[in-house]
Amino acid sequence: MQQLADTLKNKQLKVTPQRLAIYNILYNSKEHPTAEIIYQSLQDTHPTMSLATVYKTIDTLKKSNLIVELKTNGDSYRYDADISEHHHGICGSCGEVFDIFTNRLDTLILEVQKDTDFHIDSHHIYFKGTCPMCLPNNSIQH
Amino acid sequence: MQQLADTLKNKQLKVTPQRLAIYNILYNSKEHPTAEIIYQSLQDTHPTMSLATVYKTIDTLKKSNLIVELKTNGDSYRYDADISEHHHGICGSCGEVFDIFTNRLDTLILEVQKDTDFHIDSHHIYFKGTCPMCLPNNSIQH
DNA sequence: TACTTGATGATAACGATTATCGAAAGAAGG
DNA sequence: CCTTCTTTCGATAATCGTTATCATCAAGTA
Repeated sequence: MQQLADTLKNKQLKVTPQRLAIYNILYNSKEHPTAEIIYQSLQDTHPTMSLATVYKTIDTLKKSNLIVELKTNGDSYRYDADISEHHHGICGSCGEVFDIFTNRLDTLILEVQKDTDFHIDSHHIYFKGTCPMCLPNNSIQH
Repeated sequence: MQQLADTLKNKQLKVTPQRLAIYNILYNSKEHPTAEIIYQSLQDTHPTMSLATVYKTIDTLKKSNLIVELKTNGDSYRYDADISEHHHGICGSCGEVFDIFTNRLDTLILEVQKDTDFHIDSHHIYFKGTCPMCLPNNSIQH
């Protein structure tokens, strides 16, 4: 928690209880929660937390590159405080979002640059399919 | 136009003027338009076209895999009737969405499968950066 | 203590998409 | 051509995630 506070400070951000709580949830979760889920998770410990604060804090963290916004299948954005190079798999069965770590794409992205006039700064890669938990149940693939 | 009508028929879809008009716009456009833009484009030739019809037709075409939905930067989805294997670049300067054709990723996706328990059916790859038109103006990259 | 600035909380506003439902248009069979 | 049946269309209301507004609060400073 102190480590997270330091990270915020290093980004010139005021360390408020709300920011720390939201960043902490994102940092210690593999669920890639939505703003609404973060809000719900904080009801116990921070009952006065406003949903607007969640959105504003997310925006702040996003602009400081402490979290990444994921455009997945659902109606809402999801967020990820793991900013290391990795990709995401979206399970068509349960809807969960999973981290996919691979180094096979890293150098190749540079290669793709050779095929286009577009100047590439970053990339967002989503895989759709079935997660390991749902695979046994869903033998039928769409 | 007749070709598009046949494509709709082959997908067991009724060929209505509205569907043909919307599919035609998507098919003959490289702009990856939003529903609203499609609606605006049709005001001249189909003044009675309803925005709801645009959305419903998009949904129909989507379910028949005749178009692909793109989650880009803006507030709205964009759509692409080019269903061949290609990717998209989103220009951070002008906001346009560009096609990026490359075959460098094709086999690699299969390789990625080896690194994860997630069963991959499809992938969506977005590149963010600066388009050729904006590059000269924007020497400063974010 | 007063002043300044930025963050928070409550809520209204916004905007893209979806749902609803009566009317219109096709398709199928006489 | 006429029914009948089904699907699609158009107009509009409803939904819902996100943003904007604004008064209040908290932290830092003189």
